[in-house]
Amino acid sequence: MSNYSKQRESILNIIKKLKTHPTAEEIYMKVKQIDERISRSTVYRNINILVENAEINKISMPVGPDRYDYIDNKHNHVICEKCGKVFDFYYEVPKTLKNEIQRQLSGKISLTESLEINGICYECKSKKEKWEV
Amino acid sequence: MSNYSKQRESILNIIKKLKTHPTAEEIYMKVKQIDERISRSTVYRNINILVENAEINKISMPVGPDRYDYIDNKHNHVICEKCGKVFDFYYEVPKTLKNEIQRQLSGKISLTESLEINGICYECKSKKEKWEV
DNA sequence: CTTAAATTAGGAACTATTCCTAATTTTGTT
DNA sequence: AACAAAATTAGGAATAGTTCCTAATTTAAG
Repeated sequence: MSNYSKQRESILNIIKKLKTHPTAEEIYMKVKQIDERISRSTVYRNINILVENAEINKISMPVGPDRYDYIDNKHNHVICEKCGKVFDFYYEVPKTLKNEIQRQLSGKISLTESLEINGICYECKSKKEKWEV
Repeated sequence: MSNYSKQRESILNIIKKLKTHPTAEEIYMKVKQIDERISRSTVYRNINILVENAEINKISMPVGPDRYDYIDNKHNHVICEKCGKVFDFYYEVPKTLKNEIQRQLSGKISLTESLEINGICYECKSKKEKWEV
């Protein structure tokens, strides 16, 4: 746990506190307020280590940089296809869905529980309605 | 439909033919075999237009460049978190899941049917088992 | 045909991320 | 505590993927 460097500790703590799915850059700016000497590459490197160690989640975005998420209670994401905004929702992936995937893809891939569904947020939707007139 | 430029037609046809979730670069290389004068920026620009027009899907990857997918029959994706390999599966998103998301996030976002579930493919899994010993 | 609008090729610019190197910090051993 | 080995750092250069810019060309409309 705590045989982590000071820098890695700070980075993990920031991500734990933020409930906003921050980008690497946002994390960097926040950590800088605590340790102004930290370098961007240290932040990126440690974020990757934390993902590798499954302490945080990476969320790949349809637009803009990746976002990160502390893994506490299991939750899933709905992501806006246009602007990339992320919404959390809480729901156990149904067994029937898991079974069906297993049936179709057995021997190829095994699931890791985390579910992402695409949508269009109402902000982007109302923008589009204006354009399309 | 066909008040598209010659270049855009070629790009769409290539994506239709390929069942491999190609990257922009892969599409560019294929189109080049037909029209060797086409430029990379034309390929990128038209891919974005086709996504905007909902003729193709963009798949954001956990690793490496985005991939694209012709929208014929509805299908969803399971994506390897480590290497980004994409597997198709066919399944209607259950109504209970849709309803639950609607209940939790109503007024914020509306779904667009396309579902992405993360996993770890067996190739990456067997690699990891070797490391972890 | 002529003019306007859209699209192109080609390359520069940009954004996000990784890689490199020498210096510093941490860990383990005695 | 003193030392060597291993891990990590800061800082910046390099890379990958994508978008943007411009002048030239193509297509569409009157």
